[in-house]
Amino acid sequence: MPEGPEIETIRRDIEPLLVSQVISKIWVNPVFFKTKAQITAFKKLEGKTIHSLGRHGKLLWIDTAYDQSVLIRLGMTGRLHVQEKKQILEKHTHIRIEFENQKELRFIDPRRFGSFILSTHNNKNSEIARLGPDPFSWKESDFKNIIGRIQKSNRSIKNILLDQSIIAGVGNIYASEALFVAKIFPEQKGCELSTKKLTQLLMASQKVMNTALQHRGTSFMSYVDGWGERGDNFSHLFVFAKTNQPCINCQTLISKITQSGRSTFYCKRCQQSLVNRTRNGTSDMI
DNA sequence: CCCCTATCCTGAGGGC
DNA sequence: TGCCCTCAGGATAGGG
Repeated sequence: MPEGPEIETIRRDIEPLLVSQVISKIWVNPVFFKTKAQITAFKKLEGKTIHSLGRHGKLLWIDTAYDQSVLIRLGMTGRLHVQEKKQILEKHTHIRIEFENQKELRFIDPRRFGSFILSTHNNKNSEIARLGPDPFSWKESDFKNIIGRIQKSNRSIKNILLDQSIIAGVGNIYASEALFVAKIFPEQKGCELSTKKLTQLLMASQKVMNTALQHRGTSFMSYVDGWGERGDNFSHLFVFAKTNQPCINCQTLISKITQSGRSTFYCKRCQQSLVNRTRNGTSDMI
């Protein structure tokens, strides 16, 4: 469900409710876990105090004292809420982390594509190391490395944006949005794009994600924040889920295509391909 | 290696 | 009302 801005919204919502809380009991739904060892591992958390919450890309983690961290991926439909223990349980509640103050953190995930993993700090760091720079925290010195990797790739730029090992936190909504802002054709290959154009794309990614964070995320289908409220960013999108609606720049109707099984939305006039542009067969970088 | 496809799941919505 | 189909903010093993 969530991309970087949505995960960060949730992290900010729940962190003040969790820091310094003592975990009194862990409850898990066995259906959610593949092995019994994973379930029993969570018992180690009982009695531990929560130290802080962190995030990189779409990966969220809870650090406790000692060497235990919980790594959380929300997948397509995962949600996190801090509620009173006595509050009625929603269907598909898979994890409850109860605290001494009579509240509990609940993880709800109908499709079960999310994950909830107890790990050491070392293991957490190696998971973070698999991810590329995050637009909320990257430095300009990261750009050269990111752009170099993109220009080595034969894949479409849309698919590259979804690759978490290159840029962390961009998902299907903000990939389309960033390409629109940077005026890049989604099927253009990474190796066909100039450094100048890719710099614009990185800036555009940062811009659309910052806007989304300011509006507490995009509620397209099921996403809600840590309080169970929908985010306001849907009305600030340019192209995502706007098939056959006029482009804000040129009024051309927005197109929808499928790339690697996932929908991409773009303006075929504002985001023209290299092939369409150079009819003589020469391949100037755009 | 690199890249694409199928797959893991439930639920909402449309057509008939 | 129900049945069947498609689609959905993600990640990844495995095959070509």
